[in-house]
Amino acid sequence: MAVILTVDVVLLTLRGDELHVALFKRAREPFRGLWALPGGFIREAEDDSAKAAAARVLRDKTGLVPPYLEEFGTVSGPARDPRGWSLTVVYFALVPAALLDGQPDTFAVSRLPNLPFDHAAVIAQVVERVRNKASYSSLPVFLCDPEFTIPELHAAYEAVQGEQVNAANFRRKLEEMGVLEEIKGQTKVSGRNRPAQLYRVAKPFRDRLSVRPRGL
Amino acid sequence: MAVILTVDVVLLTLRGDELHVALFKRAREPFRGLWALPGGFIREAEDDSAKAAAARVLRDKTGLVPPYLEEFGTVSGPARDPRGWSLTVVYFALVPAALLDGQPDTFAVSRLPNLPFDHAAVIAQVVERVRNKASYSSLPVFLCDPEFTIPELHAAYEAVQGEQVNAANFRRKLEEMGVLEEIKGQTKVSGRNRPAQLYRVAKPFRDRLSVRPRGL
DNA sequence: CGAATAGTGTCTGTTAGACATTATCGA
DNA sequence: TCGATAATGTCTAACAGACACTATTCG
Repeated sequence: MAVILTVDVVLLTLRGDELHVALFKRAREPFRGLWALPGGFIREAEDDSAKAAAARVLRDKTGLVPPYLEEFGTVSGPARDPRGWSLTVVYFALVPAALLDGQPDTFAVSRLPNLPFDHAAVIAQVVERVRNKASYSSLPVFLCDPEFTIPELHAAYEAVQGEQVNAANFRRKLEEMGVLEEIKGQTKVSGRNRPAQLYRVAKPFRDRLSVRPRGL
Repeated sequence: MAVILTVDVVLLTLRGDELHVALFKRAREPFRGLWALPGGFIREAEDDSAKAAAARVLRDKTGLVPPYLEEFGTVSGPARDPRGWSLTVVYFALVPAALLDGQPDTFAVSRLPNLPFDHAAVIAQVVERVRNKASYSSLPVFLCDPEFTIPELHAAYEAVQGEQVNAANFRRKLEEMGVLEEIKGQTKVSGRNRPAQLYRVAKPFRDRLSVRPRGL
């Protein structure tokens, strides 16, 4: 019997101030009816790569092309799938909550339902990776809308890290990095206070993840 | 037809002051006779995971159990293997040159022969990853013997990085990290000069890669 | 004007990195 | 004692992080 070869996607987004993961009710056996990561078999006829398969799965289930999709790694073994020896390539995607618009059900990563296979462990590892990577890169911008304020981005960082980050230093650091581009004249109100300047990611950094040499 | 599922291993070691990769002449088609990365199919009956398959491949071809073996990622697609749609899980291993003892043929990563599949690109990416990772972790200790001097480790760092690192600061940094354990009374001569103190990796860090918060 | 959040300026302890100096060996 | 490399000590500029302060909006 051949190895079962699949891709799974950990789709992360921000709701409130906590990281959420998108889960879907399984339509088929095994584990029909359980919440699980979106995933599926690689289709040789359609997919040009495992990553393309992950993008297709996501498109089919959510209708969106994720702005950020990265391979996490593989999980494999004889016992993780009741159907036999399996290998799954795990991807993670980061999307602004606005893009999802309530389509898939999402769960706070700290309060997950019972999950089949090794999905719980996979999610935990992906979250840890994202946390680590966020601390030395501008990864969390992918959790924000294309146009965002610094306080919004700051909140995204804190949500990902799970700890507070000094707002003043955060702002200064960003400016030094030069990844942000001010949208002149555009501000965003959020209550009865001073509105915040809108920014976007500067051209040279679009689609390219800026990784800083060190520190936060 | 099913997807071709294999593992490949980029085995890196230090010869002289340059990173070398182990290559083997392919015994079978396709590309019989060409130098290529060691690799092979996953055997469902034998292997408990893809990583176990990589370790088995390495053991069969070199007789050694690599002290450091890490997943790099996957490469996949319809065109990279003439036999059909394929997915390869790539691993990289770091071993001290003394362990190899001339068994496999090794090539400086900057002067590789013609390679089949996408092996050339894979090696280039792995080397880049190792370089990056070395700069914020103690990865290069796996390129040294179990007992080593600080100058030896320093040379390993410089070889991996491809650039000079100040020896005095390197030493101080290591001591701050506390990953090294002095082997009291043991020194190693290397010419007509002051012998160097021998060290090993301290117990709490054995098998565990120390990743520093930042800097070199 | 007051409440609230956006944004700026300043200070300080830490540290990476440069460099000078001392130590210890073989020949 | 000389040549060479190991190991230690010192200085400085850069910077992360803490925190005080100013700016701008709404109600």
